[in-house]
This record gives sequence, structure tokens and C-alpha cells, in this order.
Amino acid sequence: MARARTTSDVFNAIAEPRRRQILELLAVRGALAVGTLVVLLGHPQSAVSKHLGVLRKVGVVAVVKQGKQRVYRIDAAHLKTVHDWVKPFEQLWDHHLARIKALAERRAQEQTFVPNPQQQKGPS
Amino acid sequence: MARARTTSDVFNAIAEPRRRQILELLAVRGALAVGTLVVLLGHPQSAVSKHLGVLRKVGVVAVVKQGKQRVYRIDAAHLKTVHDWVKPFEQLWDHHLARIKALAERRAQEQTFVPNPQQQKGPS
DNA sequence: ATATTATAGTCCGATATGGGAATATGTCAA
DNA sequence: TTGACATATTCCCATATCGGACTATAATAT
Repeated sequence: MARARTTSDVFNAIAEPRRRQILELLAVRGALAVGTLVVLLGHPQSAVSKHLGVLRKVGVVAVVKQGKQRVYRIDAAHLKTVHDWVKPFEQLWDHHLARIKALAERRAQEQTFVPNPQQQKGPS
Repeated sequence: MARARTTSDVFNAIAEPRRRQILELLAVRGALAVGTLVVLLGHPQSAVSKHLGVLRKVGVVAVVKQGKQRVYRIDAAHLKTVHDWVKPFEQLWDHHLARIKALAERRAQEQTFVPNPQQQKGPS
């Protein structure tokens, strides 16, 4: 098996910096035609279209034909997926949990509970 | 150029589902030795170690030697990067912005302002 | 010193990029 | 119809995986 498809997941889709940049622009300006994005980003049209293609397949952006242009806008629902995932980690940096972390670290030793030590293959 | 390194970015690091799973476990249990993770995840030790390696290089986890075990814990600061990035998009789904989106879409037409139409190569 | 345990790292192979160039498709205009 | 414009798609290629099997390294026990 190789690396996962960029179109398999929002997480994979936003791993690419340029794709994130596109989303940022769409968020700020509301909706943009490909040509506008090409100008704003300064990347070749080919690249922009391909990135938009990935974002489209994942569902994080939606298109609307408008004459010969295609206007893209964000479909934030899928970004919410990412948000919902990181959100729970918030507490780990929000509060000064440094001390609690240290505590957990010490506790990890006794808790290590390795039921089946040195197991090379996963269980059925 | 090919795909970006998984170690280049937190975004790239968390693109992998198993890596996300590891972070979830570490968040809940506080800190865990590799062996424990191997058991909990059911993946071969080799794979777990490699994923931990990626997370380590990105800085989202930290290790502490404890005898012959290595106890990993989350270093949430780097996850905050992701959080800070998606956060601004929150408003796009929080409120029923459907109408506003539609408005922006219509507005996009006039606003399309393509200063240099059909530009295959990016500017210097 | 030697064996054992806990992890990390290497080698291999199949696969999915992402960029550039060129081309295809689709839409409107004359 | 023919042509120009806006986008999407295809080709080619260098590269970075991810998993599995195996090996190397480190720490502890005997």
C-alpha cells in the first residue's frame, strides 16, 4: 500500500499548502472564479484547476457554472470535520496542563499494562 | 516535484488516519509507552514506531525514555496550529450563512475582475 | 558476557502524488 | 462556422510515501 489519496479525506486534501491558501481566499472573498484565483495566487492555471479538483472531490468546495467561468465557493461543512477533530485537543494547551502532563507521564509507568508483551503481529 | 513530506507539516502528519488515532489515544490516556500503543491499536510494532517517528519529527508528540520503554505524550502546541487554521472558517457553518453565500456568489460575477485574462504562466 | 525485551530503522515494492506542457472540452461572440 | 476565451484533463517524471519483513540498537536481567 502507498500513501492515501488526497481525495480520500479532507485531512489529506488540506495537507497541501496551496490548497489551504485557496480555501483561505475563498473564505475571505466569498466566491471566486478560477481565473481570479489564478491571478491572486500567481500559480499556473493548470495547477489551480487541479487543486480545485481535489478540493471538489473531497467536497470542501462547490462549483457553479456562470457563463464560461466556474465560480467556486467553500462548503464549510467538510472543514467542520477537521475542526471537530482538533477541538477536543484544545484543553491540552488551553490550560496550563504542564503539571498534569508530567503527572500522567509518571503514572504511565505503572499503567503501562502490557497484556501481551512483544507482539509483532496484531490480534485477529 | 512530488508530494510534500509527511514530516514537513502538522497538516501532513495528521493526514494519516492511524496517526490521528495515535494522537487520540495519547490525548485520552495522557501518556503511553510504545508497547501499550501497539496493543491498543492492534497494528504491528514496526508500523506504530514509524508513525510515532513522523509525529515526533513534526513535534506533535514528545518522548521520554523510561527504562527500556519510551513513553510518548502529546505536545499540543503544534496541534494548535491546525486549530488556529480551521477556526476562522467556523463562522461559515456556525450561522445559517447560506443566504450570504448565495449573495457572494452573485456578487462574484461583477467582482471577477480578471486584470490579465488567460495567463498561463505565473508572474515573476 | 549473554540472553531477552522494547523500539527504531532499513530495504523492498506498489502506488499516488504535484508540477509543467500540451491538449481537450465547453461557452460565448462575430 | 470559426474563433477566442475559461477550465479541466492528460502525459510524463521525480519523489515520498506506507506496509511488511528483517535487522540494528539500547537497556535490563541472569
